[in-house]
Amino acid sequence: MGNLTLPLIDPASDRAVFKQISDHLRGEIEAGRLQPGDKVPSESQLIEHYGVARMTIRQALRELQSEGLTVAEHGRGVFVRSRPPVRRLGSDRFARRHRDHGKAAFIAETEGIGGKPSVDSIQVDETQAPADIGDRLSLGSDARVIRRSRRYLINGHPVETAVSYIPAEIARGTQISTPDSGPGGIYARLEELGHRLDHFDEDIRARMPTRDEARALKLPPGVPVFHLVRTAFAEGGRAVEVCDTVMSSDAYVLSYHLPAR
Amino acid sequence: MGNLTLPLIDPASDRAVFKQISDHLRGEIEAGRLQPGDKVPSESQLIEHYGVARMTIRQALRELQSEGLTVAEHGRGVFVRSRPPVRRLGSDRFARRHRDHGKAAFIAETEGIGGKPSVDSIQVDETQAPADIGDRLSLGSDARVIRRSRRYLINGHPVETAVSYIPAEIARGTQISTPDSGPGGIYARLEELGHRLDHFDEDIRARMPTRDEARALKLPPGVPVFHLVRTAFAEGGRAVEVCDTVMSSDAYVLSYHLPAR
DNA sequence: CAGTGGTCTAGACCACGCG
DNA sequence: GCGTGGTCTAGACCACTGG
Repeated sequence: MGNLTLPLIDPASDRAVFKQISDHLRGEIEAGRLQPGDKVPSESQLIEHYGVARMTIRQALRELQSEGLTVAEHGRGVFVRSRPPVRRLGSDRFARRHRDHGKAAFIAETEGIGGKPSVDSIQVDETQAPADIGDRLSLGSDARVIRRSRRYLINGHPVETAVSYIPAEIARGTQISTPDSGPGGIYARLEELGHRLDHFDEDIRARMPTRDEARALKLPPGVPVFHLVRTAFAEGGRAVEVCDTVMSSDAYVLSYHLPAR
Repeated sequence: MGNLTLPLIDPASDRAVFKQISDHLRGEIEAGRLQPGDKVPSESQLIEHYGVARMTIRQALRELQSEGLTVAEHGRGVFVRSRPPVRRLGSDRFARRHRDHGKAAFIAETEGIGGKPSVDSIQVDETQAPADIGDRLSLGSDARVIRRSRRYLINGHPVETAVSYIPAEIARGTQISTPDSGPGGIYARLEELGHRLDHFDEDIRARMPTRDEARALKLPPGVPVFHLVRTAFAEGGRAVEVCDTVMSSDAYVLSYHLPAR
């Protein structure tokens, strides 16, 4: 089992056996004797080392997995999790000066950290606004919206899903309701349509993913998501877009600038 | 088992039995037939209903727990999780006009949502700056800092731990290095000392809690944390404080305002 | 006390990966 | 084919909660 320093179970301790085992393994990871990408000893090796039943070992391993420290790969083994490149979302990512350069925010930022950006499953349709979205857009209960759904990937690995809602009255028949929103993205199009943007509000939650989200982002167990809802306001105060995004928490650091005023 | 509509296992399906069971229960929760606070059928009831072994039921229940949908209470049962009151952290929470009113941000905001705020385990000491903190404060490697640790509670339930670091050179011998930082908190004291605050930078991550964090915040399994690191800058650009906080993700929505500039 | 969930055992068969 | 993890069974004893 390599250079690991795994003690034996202390039968006198009142700490559960599986917790003692997960403590040992967690200690090896935190001490760096098990590095990201390293293989954790197999179940059979641990069974032999500790002299316990298989389910006890599995419970210890599940503990580590639910803490986001390891991933199990069927037929290969259990590995210490290695983090993908982290994308930093800065407060100024929607500044007009970036938009004017013609690249959508995601592409520019991802190239900036040396990753290969891509976008897939772009779907655009017109639909009834969900209630919470309608509220944020200050629309009536029967309002129609253009809905743009897409998924963002870095180096082929999905990191974020996003759904934008724009009042149909604004976007219908424009490039916003076509899959390719053009240079600078939909914010550039909104400004061309005369909706000069003034500010954005972002609400951020963190939670465990639903089953669908875990599938769409290929999330291993133990990785939470950021759920970010951004509302874009035009000068004059009208809400012109709501963007509902779900991001893999280990692909992102969100970064904000607050004036002391 | 009440009004629940729990189907039987489909033996023809290739979906694992325990996943079929957790799908059923998840459906009852999402449909609202199991409301927050409701008791999920007991293991023995589920064993009888589905005719499977206990470990299979337990695996299904663990699935729901790791998704943050339920909590198990030893000797009582498994319950649908009910959310505590959510505290919204707004962009303007450190605006000077609030500080001038003399209430620290946490107290004022919590009373605003009808909760009873409290703070405990306040510890203050002087220590060597950890490397990452020293970097953020632009201090040398042997720099000393005043460290202020505390835990915030709403209605007696812990929601956040915070550790502030202030260069010792600034804070030594002032009220900042005493447990009670006085009206308006340490930001008010820093300004009185001539460090007029200009802006704050916040970095936000989400992840599963460590064991220590889960204990300090009494987090049930399946609840991630926000890890927020805020740096306070004085006019002139000097970093005068770093605050490292860990927040229960289901007690908070973070809210930010971004100018379109 | 009865009922609940928490831990643990000692097996079984299966599906996946890799050589 | 062999070793890996994934699922499942059928028991056991324990600790906690509540009447």
